[in-house]
Amino acid sequence: MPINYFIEQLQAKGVKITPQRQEIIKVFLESQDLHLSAEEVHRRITVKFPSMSLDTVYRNLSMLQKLGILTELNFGDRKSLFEINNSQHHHHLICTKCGGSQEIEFCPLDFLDKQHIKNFKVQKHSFEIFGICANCMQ
Amino acid sequence: MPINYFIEQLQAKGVKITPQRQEIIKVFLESQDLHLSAEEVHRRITVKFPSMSLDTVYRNLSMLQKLGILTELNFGDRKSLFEINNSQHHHHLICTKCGGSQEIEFCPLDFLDKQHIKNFKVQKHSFEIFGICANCMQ
DNA sequence: TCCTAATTAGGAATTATTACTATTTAAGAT
DNA sequence: ATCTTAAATAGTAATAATTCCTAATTAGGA
Ligand SMILES: [Mn+2]
Ligand SMILES: [Mn+2]
Ligand SMILES: [Zn+2]
Ligand SMILES: [Zn+2]
Repeated sequence: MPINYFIEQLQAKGVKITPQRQEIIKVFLESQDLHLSAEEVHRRITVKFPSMSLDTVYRNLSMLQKLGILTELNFGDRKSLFEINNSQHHHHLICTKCGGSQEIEFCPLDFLDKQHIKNFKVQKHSFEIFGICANCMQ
Repeated sequence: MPINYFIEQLQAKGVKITPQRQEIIKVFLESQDLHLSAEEVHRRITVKFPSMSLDTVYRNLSMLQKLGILTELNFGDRKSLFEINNSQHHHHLICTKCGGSQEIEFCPLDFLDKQHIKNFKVQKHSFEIFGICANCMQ
């Protein structure tokens, strides 16, 4: 997806198109399958735009997540990671040794008996598998 | 399970049976299906034993989790909750409005094609569904 | 009873995130 | 093209959860 696709989504929601917001989206579009913390997003942007505030990064990551443009991930350490909703819905294998992650195209919701979520309005879900990756096993 | 069951597990692992450790386990055995933060465990114990250190709670929750006696849960806010491995393995529905949780007896691993975890040694996993519970929907 | 490695209490430090506020700005109205 | 203003930002302070540090205590084996 080109950046304009996301900018149009922002316009449709009636939020302002600021240079800061565009930079944040660009960071995520720079490479595929990127899982970035707020700190890391900030670090990447300040290389070119040193005045970008960390608070602005947090505020926008949160907003982009609420709009469905980003997904927030929790890999067990206590900092959120974000990825852009650019490719197919997926989940992750996370190595507890090196911290690296691989994506798996399996979603529990496809196998969940709807009886389990009777009277519950599902908004989102998380599923991650933790263990030792091939590299760390030698 | 009586408390002795867990104390024997600690002995088998060669760790000391301190009063503090026993109090922590007792807190979790006081009621079923309890999901407690470190702070909450500490609060409950200091009613009777005011000298219990918060650091000791953290240190032991972490240790008990490594020994497989407790499970650590992350419900999206950034504080860990713990529950004792007393009943059947399960996952949770978490209400994003009231913060409450219900347990569901469905585990994604039972449906996961092992092809997805080839060359990956699984240690643990997380699966939670977030949404609005029956109460909060009116 | 003695010894010692393990554990603890209490407080300081760290880390991630959120709150605050004066200033700036995007974008619609004139 | 300028004006207007609600939304957004920068910079910094505050908060919350967790971890680290160190001197003192203690469980359990000798
Ligand atoms: Mn991913
Ligand atoms: Mn539970
Ligand atoms: Zn899914
Ligand atoms: Zn499971």
